[in-house]
Amino acid sequence: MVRGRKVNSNGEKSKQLLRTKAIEIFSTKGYYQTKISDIVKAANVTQPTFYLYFESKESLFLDLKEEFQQNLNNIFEHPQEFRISQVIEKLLYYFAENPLLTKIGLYQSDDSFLVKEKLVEKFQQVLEKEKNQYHLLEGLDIKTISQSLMGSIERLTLTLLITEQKTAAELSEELLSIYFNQQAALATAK
Amino acid sequence: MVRGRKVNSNGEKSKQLLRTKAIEIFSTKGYYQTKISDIVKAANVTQPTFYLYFESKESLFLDLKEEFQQNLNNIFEHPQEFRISQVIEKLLYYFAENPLLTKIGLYQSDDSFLVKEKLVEKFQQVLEKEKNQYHLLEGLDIKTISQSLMGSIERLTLTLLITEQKTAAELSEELLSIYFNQQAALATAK
Amino acid sequence: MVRGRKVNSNGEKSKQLLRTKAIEIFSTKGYYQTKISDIVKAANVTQPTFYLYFESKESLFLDLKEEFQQNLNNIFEHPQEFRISQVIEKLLYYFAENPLLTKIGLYQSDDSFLVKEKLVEKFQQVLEKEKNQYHLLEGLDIKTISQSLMGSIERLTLTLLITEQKTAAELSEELLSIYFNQQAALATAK
Amino acid sequence: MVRGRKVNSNGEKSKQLLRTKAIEIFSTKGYYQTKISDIVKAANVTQPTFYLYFESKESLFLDLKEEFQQNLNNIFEHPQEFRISQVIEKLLYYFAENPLLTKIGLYQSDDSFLVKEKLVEKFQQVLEKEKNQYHLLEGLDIKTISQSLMGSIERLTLTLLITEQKTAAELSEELLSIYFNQQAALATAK
DNA sequence: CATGAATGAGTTTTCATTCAT
DNA sequence: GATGAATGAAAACTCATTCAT
Repeated sequence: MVRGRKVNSNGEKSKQLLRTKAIEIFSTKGYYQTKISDIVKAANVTQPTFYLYFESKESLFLDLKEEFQQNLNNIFEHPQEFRISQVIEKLLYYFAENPLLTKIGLYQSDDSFLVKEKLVEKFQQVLEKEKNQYHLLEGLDIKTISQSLMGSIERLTLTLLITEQKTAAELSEELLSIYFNQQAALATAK
Repeated sequence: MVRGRKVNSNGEKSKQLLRTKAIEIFSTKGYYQTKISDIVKAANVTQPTFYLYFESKESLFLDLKEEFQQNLNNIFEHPQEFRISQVIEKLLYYFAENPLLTKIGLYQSDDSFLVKEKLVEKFQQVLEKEKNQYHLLEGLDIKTISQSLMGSIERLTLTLLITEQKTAAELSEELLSIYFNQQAALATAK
Repeated sequence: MVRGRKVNSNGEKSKQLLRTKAIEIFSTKGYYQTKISDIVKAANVTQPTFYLYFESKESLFLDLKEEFQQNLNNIFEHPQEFRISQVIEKLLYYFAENPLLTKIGLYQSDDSFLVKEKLVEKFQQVLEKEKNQYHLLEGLDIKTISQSLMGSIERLTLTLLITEQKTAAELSEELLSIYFNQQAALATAK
Repeated sequence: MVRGRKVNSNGEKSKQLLRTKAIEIFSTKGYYQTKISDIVKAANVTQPTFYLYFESKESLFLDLKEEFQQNLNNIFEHPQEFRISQVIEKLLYYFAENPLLTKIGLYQSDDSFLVKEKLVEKFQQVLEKEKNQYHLLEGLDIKTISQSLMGSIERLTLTLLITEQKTAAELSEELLSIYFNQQAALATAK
C-alpha cells in the first residue's frame, strides 16, 4: 500500500503519457467507448492522476479535437491563395503526419462533420476560381465535386494513408488525376 | 399512468412505432449514445414495453444493421455482371430509399467498415473488367479509385442524397462524370 | 388476434391445470426461481388467466404449502396415541403419495423448518413414551434421536422415496431397523 | 454522503466486511433472496464499492461455495483410509468451525445436492469395508444407511451443531451410537 | 506528485401485476 | 372465460469523478 509520488516520477512526463495514450484509445474506440480506466491503465497510473492533469474526460477530448482543428486552420492561413492541388497536398501531408489526431478530428469527434463542411467550402472556393483550367469540370456541379472530393480524401486517408499503404504524395497525385487531370483522356483523344 | 392496457392500444402499432423511433435515434446518435429511455420516450411508452417487442437494445440494433446489409447483398445478387454505372446507381437508389437504415449501416454500425470494404472489392472487380473502356483510368491504381469512389459515395449520400438536395439519378450521373466520363473533356479537347 | 374465451375452454379445467403446473414447477425450482410466465407457459394460457384463478403468486404458493401442512396435521389427528413405527409409516406413505407437494412443503417453503420442528416434537413425545421398549435408546438424548430421525426421513424421502427407488414400506422398515431394532444386534449378542 | 475516500477507510477491511456480511446474508436468505443492496447496507457502503472488490454477486457466491467444497475435499484427502467414526467426526468438526459457510455449501448452493451425494458415496465406501464390524448393519441396505446418515448429519448440523446446542464431539458420539454402537443394547441384552 | 478508497447518477433488464377488449 | 398490451418497482452493474492520505 505504497502511496504518494513514485520514484523518478515527473509530472510533465505523466501528463504527456496520459495524453498519448488517450489519443491512441480515443482514435481507435471513439469518445464514448473510451473509458478513463482504459487510458490510465495504458499509462500505468491511477485514475486520480488523470484528473491531476486534465479537467475531465470531455475537456481532454475537446482539447484534442481543437488541436486538430487549429492545425488545420493554420495550414490555410497565410497565403490566401491556394490551388486545389496545394490544398489536397497540404491536407494529406498533415493527415499523414498526425494520423491519430486526424482519426479523432475527422472521424470520432461529434463535430467532425463541421470540419468537413468547412473543408468542402474551401474546396468550392478554390475550384470556383480554377474551374476554367480543368475541362473535366465543365458542366459539373462544383458543390458535388467538392463533397465528392472530401469523401475521397477522408476515405483514402483512413484506408490507404494512415495505414501507410500509400504516401501523401502518391495519393495527392492520384486524386488530382481522378478529379482534374485530363492528360490521359486528352492524349487519347488527340 | 396506470398499469395495464392502454385505450386503443395495439401491439403491432407499438412495435412499429418503437422500431421507427429506434431507427431515427440510432441513426442520429449511434448505438452507445442511444438509450432505451430515449427510444421509449419518443414512442411514449415505458421501458418494459420495449422488452415486450425486442429482446434487447443490442439485438434490435443488430437486426437493423443486418437488414441493411441483407438488402445490400440482395441488390447485387441476381445478374452477376454489372457495369460500374449500374453498381453506383443501384447503391444510390437503395440509400435514397432507406436513408435512416443507411445511416445506421454505413456510419453507425461497428462493422460498417466491413460493409464498405466489401463494396470497395466489388468496385475493384467491376472496374478491372471495364478498365479498357475508360481512358481516364489509364495509369491509375484501381484500388485507389475504388476506395476514392467509396468515399465519394458515402459522403454524397450523407450530405446531398439523404438530405434530399440531390436525387440518386443526379448523383449517379455526376459521379460517373467525375470518375469515368470523358465526354466533356474530350469534346473540349477536340 | 383472436381474443376471448377459447372453444371448449372451461374454468375449472384451466384452474386445475395451472395448479398442477405450478406444483410441478414450484417443487422443482422453488418459489423465487419460479416465474408466473413459467407456470402459464406450461399450462398454455396467458398471464391474466393466472390471476383469474389465483390472487397472486404468493397466495398460490401459500395455499399449496398450507395444503401440505394441513394434510400432515390430519394424519396425526384422530387417535392421539401413536407408536413411533406408525408415525414413520404414516409420514412416508403420505410423502410417497404426494411427492410434489411434499417437496414444496418440506424443502421449498420458507417455513418448512417449522414443519420439521413440529414433527421433531412429535417424535420426541412418542419416543418419550416408548423409550423403555427400545434398549438402543438407553443413554441417548431423545432430542438428538428425534432430530436425527427427522433428517433421515427427509433425506430418504427426497432421494429414495420420491424417486421411487424404494417404497414407503421398505423405508419404514429400514428406518425402524436403524433406529430401534435390536433384533440383529441382540441375536448376534446372545 | 460525499464522494471519495472515507476518513480512516481501508480497502482490505471493507472487502472483508463485505465478505462477512455477504456470508451472513447468503447463508440466511439464499442466493436469490440476497440483494447486493442488502449486503452493502449491512456493510455500510454503497453498491459500487461492492464491485470494487467482487466481480459480481454470482462470482462471490460461487467463490464461497467453492471454498466450502474445497475445504471439504481437503478433509478427506490425505490418508485414504478412514473409519466411519472418523468421517463423521471430521465432518462435524469442520461444519462446527464454519457454520455459515456450511449453511451456504450444504443448504443454499444450487449444487449442494451434489456435495451430499458425494458424501453419501464416501459413507457407502467406508461402510462397505467396515460392515462386518457392526452387527447392527446386518441385513440392512448400506445405501439406505448412508443416505439416512447424511440426512441425520445435515439436520443435526443445522439444528444442534450450528446453533451451538451440541458440540461436534457430542454429536459424533451420539450418531455413532444411533447407527453403529451396540454397547447399550448389548449391555442390556447380556 | 500520486495513490487508495469511495460514491452519485445513470443504464439495461426482469417480473409480478393490471387494464381494456 | 380469456387474451393482448402495458406498466411500477426493483435488480445488477458501470463509469466519471472526488475525497483523504
